[in-house]
Amino acid sequence: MIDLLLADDHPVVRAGLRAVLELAEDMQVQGEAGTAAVAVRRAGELRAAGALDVVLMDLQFGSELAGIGATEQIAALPDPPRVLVLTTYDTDADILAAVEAGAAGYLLKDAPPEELLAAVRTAAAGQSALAPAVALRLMDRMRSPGRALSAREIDVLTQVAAGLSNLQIARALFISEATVKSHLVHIYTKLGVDSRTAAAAEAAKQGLIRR
Amino acid sequence: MIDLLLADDHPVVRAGLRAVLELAEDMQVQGEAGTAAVAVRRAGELRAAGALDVVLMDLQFGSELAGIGATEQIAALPDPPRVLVLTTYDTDADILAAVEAGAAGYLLKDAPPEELLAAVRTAAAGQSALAPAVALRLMDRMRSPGRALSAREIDVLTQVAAGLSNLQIARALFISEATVKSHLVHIYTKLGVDSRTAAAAEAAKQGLIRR
DNA sequence: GTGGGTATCAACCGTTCGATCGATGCCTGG
DNA sequence: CCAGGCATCGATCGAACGGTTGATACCCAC
Repeated sequence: MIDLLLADDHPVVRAGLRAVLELAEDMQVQGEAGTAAVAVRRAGELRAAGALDVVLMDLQFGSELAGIGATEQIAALPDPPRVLVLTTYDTDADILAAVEAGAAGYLLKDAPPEELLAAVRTAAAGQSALAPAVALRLMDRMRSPGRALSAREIDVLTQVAAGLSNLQIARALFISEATVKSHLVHIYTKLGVDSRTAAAAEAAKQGLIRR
Repeated sequence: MIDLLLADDHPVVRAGLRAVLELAEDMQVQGEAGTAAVAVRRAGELRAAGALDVVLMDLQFGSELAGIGATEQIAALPDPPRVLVLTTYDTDADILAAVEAGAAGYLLKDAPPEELLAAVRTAAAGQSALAPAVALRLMDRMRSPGRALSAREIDVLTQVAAGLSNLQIARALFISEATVKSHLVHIYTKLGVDSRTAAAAEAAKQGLIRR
């Protein structure tokens, strides 16, 4: 029997997950959480009681991205349960962040029930469960190494997308304006664009930055 | 008895809606649709058979915004059912588009079940059902008339957010570059920003433009 | 009919941006 | 150890952008 915890701020989605999962004979929903903080606490309690194998974690709580933090905290528990990230969009930034946070899998909310069940069983067995679309995206990322933006470049790009000027970015990141421009040149070549707004648009399209 | 049709591309969400709605004694889910096209067809069939009062319509189908079009088509049916739009985000552009398309109400997916049930009953009774957060947003919009962007300004702003230069925008909209700049000045003052990227960021934040 | 909002265009000017040359120091991997 | 990627900084220059002023024309409302 696989014991589950549902963490999602949408009551309707929780009800849907419960309905889908409890149709399976080998699964049992032990609890629900509507906020990231509650999810972390309930995960600790249930795991300590030996009644938790897999956490289904939404990335978006409210308009926040608290799911990443909650995933990290749960993964840091002693003898942690497996965390299966469940989200609406398959953006690069989200996927990488989730994997880094210790997620055992990454599912899209539009996945058919069979896929969901299969992923839960895979995660419960201690293996990685990536949705096909997500796996493809990761492969693409690995295959084109030169085009990957560095962490610092992401920093700069995020500020650009927020509408800051080069000087403002320089001050925000405690570097020189010349360095900002230098990063931007690299960003433009990597993204194949030639202006800051086009870079911001491309970044939003590819999900490279956190909104 | 209120007869319902669920239109959402997420199987899990459909299951959740069904679970929540069928707990109410006075509601009955007559059908589901996983695509916008199916939703329109099923709505016509069920309505002709007298077995449909309210359609719960998601705005996002896949990554498309086909829900708006489906809402229009259903509202154009002879003796149409009421359409209740159900979406994840409360952006201005989406709300206005939904209302213009003939939606009887606009709900957020994180709404508690009671709110959902109340909205369905309100819509079935032929009245408008707006979520509190959505209603607030509409009020704000009405209250600040001078700051509303004109249709043409939205056109220009959309191109800016797509990363085009002033000259490119001028050619795309068949106007002079001087006109583009003129529009931009107005946009900046209305949005309270002072650069094209900041305007694009603000537009995305306020949901003024369609992605 | 006159005022106000919108759309269109033009010329000017200062600032910012993008591109291109540099340079240094750090770290990692072969 | 050294080649290569990354991060940092500086200088230059032309192009693009942003702000201002001013103009015409349309339409709607008062």
